[in-house]
Amino acid sequence: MATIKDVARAANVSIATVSRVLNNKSGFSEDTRKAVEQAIEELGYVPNGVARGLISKRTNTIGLLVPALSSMLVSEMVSGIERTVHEQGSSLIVCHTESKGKKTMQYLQLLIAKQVDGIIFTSEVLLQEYYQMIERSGIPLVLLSTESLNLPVPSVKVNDRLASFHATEYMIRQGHKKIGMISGNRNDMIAGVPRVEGFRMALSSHQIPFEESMIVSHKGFSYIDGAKSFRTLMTDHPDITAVVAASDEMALGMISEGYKMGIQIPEQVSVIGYDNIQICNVSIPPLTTISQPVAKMGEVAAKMVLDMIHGDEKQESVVFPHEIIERQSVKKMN
Amino acid sequence: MATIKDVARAANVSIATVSRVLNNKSGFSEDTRKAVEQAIEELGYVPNGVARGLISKRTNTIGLLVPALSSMLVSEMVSGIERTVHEQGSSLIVCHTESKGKKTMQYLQLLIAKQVDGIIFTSEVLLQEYYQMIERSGIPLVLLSTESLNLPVPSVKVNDRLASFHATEYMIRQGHKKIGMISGNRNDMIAGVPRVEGFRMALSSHQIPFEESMIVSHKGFSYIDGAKSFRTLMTDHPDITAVVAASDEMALGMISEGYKMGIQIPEQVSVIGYDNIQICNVSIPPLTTISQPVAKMGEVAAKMVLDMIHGDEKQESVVFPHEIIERQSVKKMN
DNA sequence: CTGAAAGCGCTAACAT
DNA sequence: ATGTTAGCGCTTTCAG
Repeated sequence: MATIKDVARAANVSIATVSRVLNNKSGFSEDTRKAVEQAIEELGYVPNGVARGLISKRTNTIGLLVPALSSMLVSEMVSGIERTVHEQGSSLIVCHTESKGKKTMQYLQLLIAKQVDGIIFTSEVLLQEYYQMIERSGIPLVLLSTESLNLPVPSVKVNDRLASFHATEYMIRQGHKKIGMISGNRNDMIAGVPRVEGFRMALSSHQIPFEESMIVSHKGFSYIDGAKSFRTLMTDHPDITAVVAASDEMALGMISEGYKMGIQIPEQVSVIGYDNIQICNVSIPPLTTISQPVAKMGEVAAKMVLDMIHGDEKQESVVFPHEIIERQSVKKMN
Repeated sequence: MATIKDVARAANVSIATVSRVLNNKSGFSEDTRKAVEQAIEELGYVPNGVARGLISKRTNTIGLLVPALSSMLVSEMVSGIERTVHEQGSSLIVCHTESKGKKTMQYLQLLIAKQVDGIIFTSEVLLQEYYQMIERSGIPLVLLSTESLNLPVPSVKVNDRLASFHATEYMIRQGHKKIGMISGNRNDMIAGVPRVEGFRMALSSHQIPFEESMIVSHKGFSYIDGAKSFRTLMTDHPDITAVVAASDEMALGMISEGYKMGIQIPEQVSVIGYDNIQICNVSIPPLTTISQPVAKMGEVAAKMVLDMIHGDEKQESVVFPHEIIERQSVKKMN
């Protein structure tokens, strides 16, 4: 692979001059520019970004940590981030933190070693341990779809508790009184706890009686979790007419399971999802859901790290508004 | 951020010695090791991979070029690649080539500048222009879900034409005689042309009459393309009893559109998809489809580049076997 | 067992 | 307008 030296030799100039035309710094005649550009062309020379990075302390790379949650949701989020990052001339290293144990620390170490300019940390609790490591490296950090109550890290997210509250209230407004929830992982501090809380608060603020067993949880937020949870829920509470699901995938799994159980949706049981992933439009029935503008959020998070990298250290956290997208999975009871 | 110098100073040794214990090269006493390790610990030192890369000519990074085709399919493929790459101690830079024009050349330039150790090129035709650029850089290249007839580049893929042939034959074996195809983008040399060819060959080898208008194509392979194509197809050929779809997403779109049009699937019209994305299991009805083991293919492609990087320049192309996954979207007619 | 010094490819003063 | 030189943080001879 050709280096700057080769170009310099071919163009009969010094490497400094080559560097100058490369970076468009002033200080060379039109003739030398041509000579250099021709040499570059002929040699197929591409500047070595690694060498540049060593000097400039910029790699034009940002690191992304995402759990392997719901593949569809994540992929929309990632695409928003990736697009934005590329538009700004950087690239993205994606790290899926599958088993949420040591893996994350390893990836952090990797990203720091790679000298990424910024890190976006998604959908998981930012442990003290993680924060210290990043803090120490001095790499700008943004939280996406998660937040830290005690650490000074800017975040981009929606208000999950409020969204879940609204979803439940929506069911109530449609006249439903027997409402269950399939809640994903209830111990998940990000997508679990707040959504369950919002659900309970909506019921109690409307004085709707409620039993603990009307919230069914499972390991995750996937189709299969939704399907299983729904079966459990309907076995224990066959009189339920509406279900609040903690994710669209769960809602879809529930619809599928309902189909197998001979339960018509929404005729017999209504359901509202969470996330507004693309497929909601074309599911049968189309899914009413809480819209979380993930692609947009990814974009904003990316812009935030980029801004921090460019010197705007202080970024305000932003809470995105959620929205109820009415489609056809909820039956009006009144 | 601490450098090797800081560590050396703190441990009262030279940077050469620090480097030695870092890389576990022999030539230091147990005492110095301890001193160095303690200094590293205290300073939170992480070796600078950029500086290392400059010397070693290895960045432990591989670049991936994927079109923003079908998000679900791609995400499964990417996850297979990413897992494998990480297992081998490298990381992945993902580049989605949206508008298939200049963008690809830009990304190539980017990846070369970043000195990636290898490149995986996915699902698109490898233009001469691309090849030359990569060839010149000397970076190992593997093709995934695509191939080059004239260029010496190893590839990982299934036989699309044969798979489509089998899908169509499967419909015929179930007793269908009026079979249409919704073909995605017919000009796509990778996922378009071969699948249409396989379809035609199956029909003609079973002497089933066929009209050009029974193949409906659109821009892409998405839900919406499937929905639109199906509507066109049924308008022109209301007597069709089976449809071969060029992707699962299209098949799903078709099912959805059928629902709106009052066409029961599979009672009135059967459908077979292509790709076996996760959602096929839980669609209504569950989708019979051609399984293309994308995650596995991604894994193998990743292993291939990694092997090439480690010196095994000559890699054999591999054709993965496809498989028909029988679910419930095809009705038996005989 | 350990240190000094060269150099990876490039940029940025500093000279001329 | 152009060349020379000193590093960026690290690995790797080569001395000792």
